[in-house]
Amino acid sequence: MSEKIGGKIAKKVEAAAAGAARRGGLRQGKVAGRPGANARGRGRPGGPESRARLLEAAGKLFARDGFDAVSTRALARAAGANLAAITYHFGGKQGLYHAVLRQLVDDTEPLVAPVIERLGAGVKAAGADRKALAGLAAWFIRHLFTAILSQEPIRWQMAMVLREFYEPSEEFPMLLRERVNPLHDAVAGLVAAATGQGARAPETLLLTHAVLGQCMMFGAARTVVWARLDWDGYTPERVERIIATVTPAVLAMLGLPDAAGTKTAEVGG
Amino acid sequence: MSEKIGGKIAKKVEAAAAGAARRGGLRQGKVAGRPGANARGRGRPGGPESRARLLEAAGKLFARDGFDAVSTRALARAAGANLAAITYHFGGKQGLYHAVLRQLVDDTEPLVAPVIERLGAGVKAAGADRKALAGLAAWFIRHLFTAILSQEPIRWQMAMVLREFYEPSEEFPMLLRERVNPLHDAVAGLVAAATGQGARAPETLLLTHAVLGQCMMFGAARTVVWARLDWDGYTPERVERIIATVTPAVLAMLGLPDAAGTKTAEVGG
DNA sequence: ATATATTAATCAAACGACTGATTAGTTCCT
DNA sequence: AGGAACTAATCAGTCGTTTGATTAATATAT
Repeated sequence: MSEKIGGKIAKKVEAAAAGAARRGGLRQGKVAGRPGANARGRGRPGGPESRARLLEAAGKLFARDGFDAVSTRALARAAGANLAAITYHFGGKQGLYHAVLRQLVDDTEPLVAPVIERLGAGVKAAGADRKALAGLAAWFIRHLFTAILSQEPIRWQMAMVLREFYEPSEEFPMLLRERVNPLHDAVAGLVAAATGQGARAPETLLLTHAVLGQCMMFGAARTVVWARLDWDGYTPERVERIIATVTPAVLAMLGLPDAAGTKTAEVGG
Repeated sequence: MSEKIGGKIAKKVEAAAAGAARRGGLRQGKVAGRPGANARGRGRPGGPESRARLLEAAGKLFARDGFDAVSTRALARAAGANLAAITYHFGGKQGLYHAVLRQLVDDTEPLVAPVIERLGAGVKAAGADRKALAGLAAWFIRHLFTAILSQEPIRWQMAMVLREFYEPSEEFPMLLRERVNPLHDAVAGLVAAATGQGARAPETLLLTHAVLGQCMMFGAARTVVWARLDWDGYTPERVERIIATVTPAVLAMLGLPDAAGTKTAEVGG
């Protein structure tokens, strides 16, 4: 009944790793019988090959199963890399996890920066025009939902961040400093403009968390959403339905006029 | 592609099943007549002693660290029980996890049932009185926050449930059926009464999820809340502050009048 | 009431499989 | 040559589980 080789990770991961794993080998068997079933498995192919593959595979596995549930062997297999490559490139499993989060932050920079900038500029440009503020908020919510529920690469990244929120590791402070705080500050600016309170006031920060939190929960507790609505997953139409429901709610929370007429496109530049 | 709801735990929980595989013998010299420092640690003390302690310790450990991160040895040590007691009482680690969730559901029954009842009765009693609906909503939100952020025993239980939402195990359907659905239905009734839509309408269910989700996020992402507000934890005063901020926001979401005057006490009967 | 058998609960010790990490060695490029 | 990238094999330790023995409470027979 040891039907659980990999526990939850029992899924095969793409081929990659050549099947030529012949055992009983020899240490220095020189050429041996097989100079290399896989032509490019050995030696120096020319660049950090397995490093990049490890980073990519590790991101998805860590996001899906968590740090402890993923073994170094599963990581290496999924990446089509050798076990020792983890230590070689990252200093160990922990280092690989760190590198994944580090690259997550770097990769999402070009996506988050424009949003932050647009929020800041939009708030300033809106001034006392609450219709404009509403349009800005609606645009942001649509952007957020599309990113965390639909956009392919961001999905597992968001899962990883949520996991860090829930179960902070050593990397949490870095994540907070570089990703969470800037975005949170930007949204807090919008909230403050809407409510008339200070951008650093506790009420503003709490309301900001409430707004962001309710959106993120559609990702974090997606299983519940699917079960309640009898969905088998998110589709563009369903995400659109969520946006249509949540946007007016958030606008009401912020005391902004419903942006039904204010289409999201005409905000900012 | 099934998103693998039942992912990680896949095994039958069956105790006993003697293998009859005679393994290397051993010796264990009874030696001492040492009845053990623990006078009543041996034999049959009269009832399931370590069973109860294991359940209690396992709940907190599983909630805090997750299934994979907790070893059976850590569980036994925390409970002051022997390693074999896990297999004996629960059939294994998975069985213990199952039992923890099972008891969680049973233990929270007397807490959740009155809330559901009161929500149902309150909605019916309120009728078209939107002030009464607002008071009911405010009462529920206060109740929810107090429970998930302050009340001692519920804290780790909520953490456990959130973990199941995020990373469903085999027990997820049971949890959904027995705890989530009834509560969600009750709140959806309130939302439906407030918005005028059907209690089973997708918009109602989504809005219900948004309301509950934003509250839960103050528990799930508490580390972020604390970091943003420079808090070192939740205190009654701080929870009060959250309630004071979120309640008007939720009322606005539902299009209900602010219950500033309507104190929470005068709801229901 | 006493002796005996059964059952429930606990224990120390071990099992095999798996864990993350390390080593020694090979190949290729400069 | 020198080093970068890679590899198979191996290490010491931990994992969840199983084992046979031990102890106490109970049930039954005398």
